[in-house]
Amino acid sequence: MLAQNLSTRCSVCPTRPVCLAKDLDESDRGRLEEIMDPFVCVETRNYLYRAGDVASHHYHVRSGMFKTYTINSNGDEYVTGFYLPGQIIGCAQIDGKHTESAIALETSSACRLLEKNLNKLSSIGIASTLFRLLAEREVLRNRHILNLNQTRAEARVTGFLIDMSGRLSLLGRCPDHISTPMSRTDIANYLGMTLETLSRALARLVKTGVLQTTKDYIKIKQPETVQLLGLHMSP
Amino acid sequence: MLAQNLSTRCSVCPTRPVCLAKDLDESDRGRLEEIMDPFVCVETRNYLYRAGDVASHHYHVRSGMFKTYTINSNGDEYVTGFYLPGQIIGCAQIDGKHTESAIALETSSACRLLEKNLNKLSSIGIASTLFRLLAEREVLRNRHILNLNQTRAEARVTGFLIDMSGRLSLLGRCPDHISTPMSRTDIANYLGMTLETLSRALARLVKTGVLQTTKDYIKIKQPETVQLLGLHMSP
DNA sequence: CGTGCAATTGAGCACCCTCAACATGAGTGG
DNA sequence: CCACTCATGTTGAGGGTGCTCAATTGCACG
Repeated sequence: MLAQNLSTRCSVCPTRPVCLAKDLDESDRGRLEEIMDPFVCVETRNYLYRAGDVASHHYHVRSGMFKTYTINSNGDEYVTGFYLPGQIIGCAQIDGKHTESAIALETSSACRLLEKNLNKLSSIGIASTLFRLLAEREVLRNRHILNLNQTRAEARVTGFLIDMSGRLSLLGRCPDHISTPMSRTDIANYLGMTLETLSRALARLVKTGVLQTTKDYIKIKQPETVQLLGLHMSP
Repeated sequence: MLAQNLSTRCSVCPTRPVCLAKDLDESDRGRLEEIMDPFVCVETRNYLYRAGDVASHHYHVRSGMFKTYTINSNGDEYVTGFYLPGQIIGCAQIDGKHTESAIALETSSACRLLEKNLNKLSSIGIASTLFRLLAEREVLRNRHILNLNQTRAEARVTGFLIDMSGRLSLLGRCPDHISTPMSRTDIANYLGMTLETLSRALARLVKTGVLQTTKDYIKIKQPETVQLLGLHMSP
């Protein structure tokens, strides 16, 4: 792992508004910093953890974007998620070992919580906050499942865009500008379709003026149309 | 809610081998019983909780089977899971409210853990056990997502059977006998396909001698073939 | 400027979805 | 107990959508 260690300094963290530590006062934040291990920086295409690794930590994304995936015995890759700041990853474990790998799609960082320190969280009344984050994560996963239940490619694509858009909003970033550091292949895989189908679906949406696309981002020009096409997404 | 309250008695619980309390000694189990609220019994077609309810508890399935689902603004139902003893449900929350409903498919029961008591779990060192259960849950959800990524109906069906089969094994029940208290419509919905497609897929698998089906159960006659068809399922 | 990978575009086919008719089974009331 | 009804599940025919395979273009890198 090419990650470098830095000190944990919640007070200067860019992710504070969506962080575990959000609601803590100064003193509890200090105690949280003691419980958490120093966060790690991970450069593009480097791993935060790999499938099979002993799961020593839970991770709290601090900046950048991570992709998680698994590989089955046939060698097929399955992209299981794209994660933005504020989200928890590393939960998917069996017998204390990670079942998926997490790779940085751009220069990223993540706070680390030692598995063994999980019990200590409640001393500062923050265990429930962690559960809240996990609950939100669960809801997002459910939405993704509903999205996959849709057969039409355009519905899945717009569903994906709505999902990303909503998460960007929470971060205070522009909801119309979906940056795509991942490849089209990754997105297609994540959405359970072939690369070609994704490409064609995007092409149609561009032709009708709903989207603008480049290699690096997807721009939503008609948010209402996107909402309409990804209909299942309504809560 | 037509649920009736009973006292919590871990010592006589049928679910002990897969329970949170599994590894606790006598005295800690006593303390757990104090932290947990009395379990509830839920009759067929009654609700454990409903979408929109204030999420006062997490639930730990004790017996029977629950189905969780959401309904979007169009009135479409989406089945999000089938849950067996030992599994945690009620995690999917936003702002402290359930985003899905949980209904009993047969006479069932569930232990209840007050949200407010989450922090107390660590006093008996059991918070990490809860995280382990949540981690396993996460892995199962991931597998389901991979299953949905498969386009062939038979692959999804066999993937579903492998999933159920594995969970039954963990409970010490026969892995070849999948009881189906849910309707075909529910299964099809859960697998992201139409009722007709499911029906045809099952018919083909019966015709080739892989399965036997009745309204109440699906019997796996050729486990190897099932494994083969649900190929993604390999870890 | 070439090389190699990623992404787009095209043609044909397989599979699933839609719509429809039919069969089965559970629940009800006579 | 039987007939009736309604819900659920099965089977059939036809059309649409995505997948497969293949060729082409676009883009980053050396």
